[in-house]
Amino acid sequence: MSLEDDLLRQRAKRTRQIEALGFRPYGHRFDATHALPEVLSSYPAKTGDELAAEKIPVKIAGRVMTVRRMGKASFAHLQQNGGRLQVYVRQDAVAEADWKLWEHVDIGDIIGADGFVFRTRTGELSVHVEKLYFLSKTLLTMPEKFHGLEDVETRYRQRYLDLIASPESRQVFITRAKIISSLRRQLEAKGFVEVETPMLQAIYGGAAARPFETHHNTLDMDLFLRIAPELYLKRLVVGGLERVYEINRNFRNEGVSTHHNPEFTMLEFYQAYADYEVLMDFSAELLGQTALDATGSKVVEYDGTQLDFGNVRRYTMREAIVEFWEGDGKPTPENVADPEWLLRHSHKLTAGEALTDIFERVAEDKLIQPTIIYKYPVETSPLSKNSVDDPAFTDRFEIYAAGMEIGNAYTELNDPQEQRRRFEMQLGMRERGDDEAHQMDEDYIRALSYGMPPTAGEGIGIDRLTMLLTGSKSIRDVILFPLLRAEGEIGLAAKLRELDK
RNA sequence: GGGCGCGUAGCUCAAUUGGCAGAGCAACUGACUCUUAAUCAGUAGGUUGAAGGUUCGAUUCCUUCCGCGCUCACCA
Repeated sequence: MSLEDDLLRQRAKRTRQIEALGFRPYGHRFDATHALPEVLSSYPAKTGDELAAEKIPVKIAGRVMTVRRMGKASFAHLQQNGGRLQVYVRQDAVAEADWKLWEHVDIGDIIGADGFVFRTRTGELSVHVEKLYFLSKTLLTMPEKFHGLEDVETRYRQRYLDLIASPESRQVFITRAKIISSLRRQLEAKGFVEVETPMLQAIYGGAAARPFETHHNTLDMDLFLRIAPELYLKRLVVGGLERVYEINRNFRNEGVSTHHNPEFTMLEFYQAYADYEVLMDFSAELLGQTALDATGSKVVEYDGTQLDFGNVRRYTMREAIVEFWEGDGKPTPENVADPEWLLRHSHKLTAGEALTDIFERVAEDKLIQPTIIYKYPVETSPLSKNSVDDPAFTDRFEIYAAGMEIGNAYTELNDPQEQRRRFEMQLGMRERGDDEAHQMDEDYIRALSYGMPPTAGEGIGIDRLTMLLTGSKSIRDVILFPLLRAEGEIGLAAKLRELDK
């Protein structure tokens, strides 16, 4: 007999004892007067004497996190909504059945209480319990109270347990929600309309990535999970939704790392009649305000460095290579504009690909402070519009911080002939074995052929932005249920079946 | 996919050169009416991730597998 079986058996017995006392082990609706954080924040200025005189009644609920039993009196901490409030239960202050119930309460159970607010001798705001309710029984033990849940695998697999045991983990996801809500608020304020476009797509596109494949049975149709919503959102701009955005999941069938999860959340937005310079200004504003809304400051600490989202630097890709080059042979601005120099410093086949390659090697991981890099070579930007002053480049920028790419934006290509040529170029790359090259999307060409207003569009990686604003080193720490390999047999159902006999 | 590392009680962690698998928390029994990592006395709890191998003897050494982490490559 293992310990876990033993604990389960004890808890199952407790459940029956609680029933025998006339309580329901899994209770129903409970109308509290206060959530625990509200109790904690409502009376901080009141002294013990004032509270004793007023005897403020409250009805509260929460999960039992600690219990200190001293014979005929006990203290316990209840947890709810990230707050912990101490309750004081003494035998002579509650009914006999309530006291017996209290003796059967385990750490991890969810209970309710009527009582009044008071201060203990040490000054801690607490609730003096006068009546107890039982709301839910735990059959499994909580993580250790002092160290909490340290095992990262368990934290990812059993996020519910992590959220109970780790206030900092809870806070990450609260901040994530604030980030998304701030972005929505700002976009709405500028007249952007939120839409939802297909995640199941017969033709995928909008990014360079390998897709997940799936199949619809009754239509007998192969489908892909989208790698980006981009081409659908631009169809909507053609249709006259001149400012649209979508916040939702993309799926890319590629590597998993601390910066990559196979499903991840992107904000994409498109603004008709704008260009990438408009979006550069807007991005800087958007990031600063989001940081402020989510963390209370435009300056946040990440990995020991203060990142200032109130001051987003800007370099062209060429400038960034010159600026961040380390060691001998530092190039001049003329060098990085010289195709021969570029091809000498990269194994890539074209000057544009070489420039991107050199940029990634020289500058990318040095872009710690929030930075916009603009003017990307046309070869690596199949959906961006060429720069008027230099057709070898596109009006595109990316946003970097902490060495990570967090955003990508450009003036959209709206010439259907040019888009057709780019797709055909991509098809050529596909035939040469590039399985990340774009498919031909003829309906998208058709949409552009009806005329799309000049438009600028941008994508921001919500998971990575959340990493930056919460100080998280791994993308798995900002995704509630990151993709993991399948867990082995858990075996709990069999144990519960045994107890049910 | 490559390299490195980790996996011991429900949780957090020990275990000397290969020599009887341990502690704290949680649990159980008892004492205790202002404690807060409550305290005190006692009890119980282990397929050391799995399977093989070497050995008189394996948590420890070797092989394979499973899971996780870090890192490189690819990607956002």
